[in-house]
Amino acid sequence: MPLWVMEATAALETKVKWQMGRQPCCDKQGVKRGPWTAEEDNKLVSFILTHGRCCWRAVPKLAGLLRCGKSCRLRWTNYLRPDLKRGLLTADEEQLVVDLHAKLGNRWSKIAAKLPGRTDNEIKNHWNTHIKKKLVKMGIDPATHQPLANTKVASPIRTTSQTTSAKSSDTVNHLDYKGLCFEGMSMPTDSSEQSSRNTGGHDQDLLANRLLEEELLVDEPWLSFASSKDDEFGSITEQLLWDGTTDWLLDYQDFGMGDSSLFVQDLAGVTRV
DNA sequence: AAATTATGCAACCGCAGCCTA
DNA sequence: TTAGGCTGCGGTTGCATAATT
Repeated sequence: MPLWVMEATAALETKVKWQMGRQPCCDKQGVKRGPWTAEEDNKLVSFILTHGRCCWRAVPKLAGLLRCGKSCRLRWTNYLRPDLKRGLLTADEEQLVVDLHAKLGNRWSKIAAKLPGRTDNEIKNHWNTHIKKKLVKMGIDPATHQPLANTKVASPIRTTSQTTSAKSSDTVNHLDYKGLCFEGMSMPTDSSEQSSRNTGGHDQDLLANRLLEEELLVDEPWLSFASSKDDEFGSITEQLLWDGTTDWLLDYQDFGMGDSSLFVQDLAGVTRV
């Protein structure tokens, strides 16, 4: 057998062995799926608060979880992070989401980055289940933010800002709905109220633009760790937060309740010291 | 009260982009 | 330069609960 064939064969065998020995990202066998239990949450939180975020792939093994790394990351990001806000989006947040969506489209992570304490998944779900319907009701196409064809808008609350947006040279013809009221929001008929609301909407638009123009400067590692690639968070939480138990978190979050913003604020204060 | 339908949310899947060797 | 691994993103699914018949 020619030497080159032997060498090629050996190289191939090595590669095959290596590939065979490589663990797939998510080994379907022996990996638990579905809803997380409190015990699993506890393990994950304990691990991350103790060691910080490292490579997600290693987390399940090190934390003693029968989950894939992806699942752990998702659980932490969307549910266990202590800086998460709980509850429905506020009217202001909704408006901001709509504004940002008009500019960014379905880039939920980008939108979420502008709403501290909210996750992309949460915003995406809220958009699909609530905001979309509201916009359709108003006669606005949620995809294009343009008036729906052959649709009579329930309340023609076009505003001055629409005129402004009409002049916009954006590739997306942005329909401004600052004057449109979401359900649960008051619908003033008085022109002065109308204009004041428009002003508020304009401010909101300015805010959205401002947020888009310059990245939100978040000095608090606690708020920025989610998008950070370093492990600053880990050491910080270890030093400042970890007291050997996750009871505080379990109690605090009550796994569905509680206002974590207060916590973040408190923590932010602590980290500034 | 039971069955059916609608709704909302948590979780999963597959892909793309970035990083590294 | 390129191939492989890892992470994050966006779309989709499935389940639990609420509402309706």
